[in-house]
Amino acid sequence: MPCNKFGWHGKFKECGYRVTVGRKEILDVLTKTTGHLSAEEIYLKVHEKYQSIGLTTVYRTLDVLASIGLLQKFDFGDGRARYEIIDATNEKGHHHHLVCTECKRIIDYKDFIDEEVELLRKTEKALSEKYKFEIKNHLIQFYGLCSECQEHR
Amino acid sequence: MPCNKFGWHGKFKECGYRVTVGRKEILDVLTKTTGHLSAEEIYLKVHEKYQSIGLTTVYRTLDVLASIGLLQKFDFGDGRARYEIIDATNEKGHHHHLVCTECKRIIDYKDFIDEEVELLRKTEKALSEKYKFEIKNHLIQFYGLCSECQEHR
DNA sequence: TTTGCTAATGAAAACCATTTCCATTTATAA
DNA sequence: TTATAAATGGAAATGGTTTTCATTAGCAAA
Repeated sequence: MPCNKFGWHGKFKECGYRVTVGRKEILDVLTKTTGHLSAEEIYLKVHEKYQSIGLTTVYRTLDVLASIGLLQKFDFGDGRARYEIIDATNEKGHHHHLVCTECKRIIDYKDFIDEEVELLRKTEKALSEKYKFEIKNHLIQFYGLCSECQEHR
Repeated sequence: MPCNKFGWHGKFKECGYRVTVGRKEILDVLTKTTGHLSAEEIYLKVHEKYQSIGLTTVYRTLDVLASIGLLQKFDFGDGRARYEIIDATNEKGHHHHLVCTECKRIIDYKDFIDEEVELLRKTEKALSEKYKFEIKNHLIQFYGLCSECQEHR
């Protein structure tokens, strides 16, 4: 999968995907919107500008983006997948999530990210060698109760 | 949630849940079977012994077990939830997963678990204080291609 | 620019894991 | 033993996601 030129446009072409109006707009929404959007939320935002783009296309495009490593798909336990652009130059940068199992609220955090990245690098290297597993991505999440939901107990 | 007596039996009672044949058997299957079982797989195993226990009960019991912290629910991207008993005394012990995004194979690993646990403890403490978030559990997963799926490229 | 090939698309239908409904059963404490 | 509410099973409903298929549109080549 030699899909690593700069810019998603090049990456698309390189991987044999065509650049279409829908894909451009979906990527635009994902880039400009912070947060953890569901497919439907993305569809609604895209729909504001292009009424012709359907939910099916949104799903298909999200699959494509995830498969070429531009997008990460999350399961926060609320019954629908949520998506985030993977962008090192993103102001939010590398971060992880605290997931409230009660109200499903998501809190982004980036504390100890440096230490974490170092441990991950080490782990990834060892696991790659030991299991001949080619690591593309990782996921770290904490589950628990947000301050508000603790009070309701 | 003062649900922390020893043994699941006490934990059940303490949390106001009744101990039933179905729940006993489901817990038995989960304890005796290694791996990452789906609800249906658990149902089929339970069904071998007790034909009267339905899939609905399996789902409900899994929810209960997860809510009292005996069970962890996973999403490995194959369209169904998978479950693992959380058991410190388990021979497998604390481990995480490598998920092949191609064939959905799961590899358990426990390399660098000590360093990881230390970092997690530190992170959990800091995040608890900073966000007043009560952490109950965490998830670490690596995504990529297993050795077999790398060859098929 | 035009053409031809094929990927991409939209809308509707299908899919299918999970949840809900509801009448019946069962665990448990009095 | 009995009363009560929790637990249950089976069927139906739910709803996010995927598939189908006829149509549209990228884009490379002429």
